Amino acid sequence: MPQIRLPDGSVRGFEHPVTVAEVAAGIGAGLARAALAGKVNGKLVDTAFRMDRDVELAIITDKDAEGVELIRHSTAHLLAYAVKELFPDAQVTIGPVIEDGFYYDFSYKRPFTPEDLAAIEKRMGELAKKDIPVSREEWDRDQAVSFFKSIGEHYKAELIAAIPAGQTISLYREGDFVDLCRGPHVPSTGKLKAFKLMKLAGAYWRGDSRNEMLQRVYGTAWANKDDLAAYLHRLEEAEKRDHRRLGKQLNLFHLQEESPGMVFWHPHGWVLWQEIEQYMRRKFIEHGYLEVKTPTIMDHTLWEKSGHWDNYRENMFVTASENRDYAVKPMNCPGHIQIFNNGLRSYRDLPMRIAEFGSCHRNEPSGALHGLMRVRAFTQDDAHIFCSEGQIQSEVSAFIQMLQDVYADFGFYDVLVKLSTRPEKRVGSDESWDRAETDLAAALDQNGLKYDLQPGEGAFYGPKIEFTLKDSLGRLWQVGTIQLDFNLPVRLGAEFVDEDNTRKPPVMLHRAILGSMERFIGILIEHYAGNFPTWLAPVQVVVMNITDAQAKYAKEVAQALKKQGFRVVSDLRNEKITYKIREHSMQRVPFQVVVGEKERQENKLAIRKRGGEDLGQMDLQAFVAKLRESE
RNA sequence: GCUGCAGUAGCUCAGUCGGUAGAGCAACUGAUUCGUAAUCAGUAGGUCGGGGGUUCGAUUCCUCUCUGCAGCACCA
Repeated sequence: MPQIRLPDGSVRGFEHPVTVAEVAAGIGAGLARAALAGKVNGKLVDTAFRMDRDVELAIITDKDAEGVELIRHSTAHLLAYAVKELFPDAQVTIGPVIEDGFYYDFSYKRPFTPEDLAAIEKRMGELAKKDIPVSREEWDRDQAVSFFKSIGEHYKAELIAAIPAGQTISLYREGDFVDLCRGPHVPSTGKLKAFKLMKLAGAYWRGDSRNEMLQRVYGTAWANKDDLAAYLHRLEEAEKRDHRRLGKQLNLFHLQEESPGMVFWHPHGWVLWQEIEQYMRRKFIEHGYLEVKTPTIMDHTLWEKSGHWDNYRENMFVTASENRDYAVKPMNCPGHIQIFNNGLRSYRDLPMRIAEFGSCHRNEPSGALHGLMRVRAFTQDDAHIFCSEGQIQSEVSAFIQMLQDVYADFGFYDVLVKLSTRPEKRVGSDESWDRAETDLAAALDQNGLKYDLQPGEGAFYGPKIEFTLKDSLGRLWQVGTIQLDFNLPVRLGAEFVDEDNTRKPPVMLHRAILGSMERFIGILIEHYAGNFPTWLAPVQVVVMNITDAQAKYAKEVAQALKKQGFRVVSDLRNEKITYKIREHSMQRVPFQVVVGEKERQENKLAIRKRGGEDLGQMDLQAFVAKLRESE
């Protein structure tokens, strides 16, 4: 006699065990149709799940986030079903839900083609239309293993064999297709109404590059066609602000075959870079950093001492001259230690903060390169703080404040924080790890930052904090970091004389706020969709005349603005003003100044703001004030 | 690095079932002097990513290679 309590608090009594579907039907025909699953005492179950005792039940529909996830999961199975129908000798492996969709990996004798993809999607549509029931079965593990072996599904058999023996496992059957799955699933394929296969790709079995490469099919699925359309529209919008596309359109930079993964910065892109670099330089000075410059190429023995030669040899560019082997620096820290070591250091010199816009090269695998986001030549806003153990917390805390300041100035207010602690393989005593981890956590607490703990994810030389930005499209970018290092100073012989006149190695903090300048600029381009705030805009003002009669006045205005330190161009071409405005609008110039006969006579400017807002007429002084305030 | 796809004018792209290529925009020239997102006309522009092969003939077919794109693996 189960008593079923629903989310609204009402209780329904039944004389006999009852399924989720029956409860839904008892409430209403509409709900019965909409029901995708149930949540019994907080656990998701199929609509066919039978309740024989008192429970709390929520009916899950596509209005629930969990319902949409269920749809995605079931659509992944529908995909596998369709593939098995069209390619019976393909083997299924796994098909999880991912953000906005799902994928399914298959083993097949040849890669799928785009035509295959279209055929699979078509078949999925047909199978969905047939509204085939999806049912759950419970099997003994060993029976399931032999069953999947018997139908030639060796990957599935391997997956099931990994489940502890004797355990009951669940299979889901829809039509002729049977798949191992924890479930739950939608009750029938007809519930899957809005999906689309997105792309094909290779993916390694169990994510290991030594294993066979499987055929992965990506898809997306939604509660309804409108949501699907909205999602596809979102993708288009994201594509429009792709930094590679905008980099071309706004003439910021280019890449070319002869130097893969290395950037040719054009004048406008270089303005962005310089503004950012100068800004960071001011921040460094403000926070007591000393800027340096260290060599790009150093003898390989130095990299042997630092340990990089052993670990990263493959990813370092090398060069030779007169029987000496050199490496192009992949990071700045060894160089900074050379500066620290150049002279006897006292505890009174600590903390010593050494900063460099360090240009580094890493020979990244070709397949990893991606516009500005992953390059082989990059420049970091890098710095190393040499300090005593007792100074760790205050240094980290000061860094966090600097970092938050900087992010806010670039329009990022949402920052996620992760603290990674000692991994199994590590150097240094447990006491210093205890101390270091406590100090990092304390510095975060001191600044009122919430953070995720990632146990075991620290570097072998010390724990670290990572900072991730959320951009205007909600995408995440890990940029800033601060890492404790007990190892490298020892390896490279750094020491200081302490109060007690003994020599000790300093603790080294590796830290960056923007990370790679290249990547950060890429992120900014996408974050702002090319509409840079005035202080960053490559061209801040364009002055245009209506006819030749105002050419002289327009030039004077442009010159006057330049004298005030603004980046100004004049456009005196014999073109219609609408034509000029269109061009400069597409170039995202923040302020367009129109001077016609009226303005010339009254000694005024007509200002049009980016986005089309008309700020009306004003004199030069008022406009300069406006510009200053918009910076 | 792996799998798949792609590479044609400065940009976006069309095209050639093998007979050495075309559009729009941009550029250049001329006309137009026109007040808030495209004035008109004309001109010029390409060893069809690179090497090799098949062929009377290759941008097209084959092959190697480079680069890019998507994903996987990698990211000190």
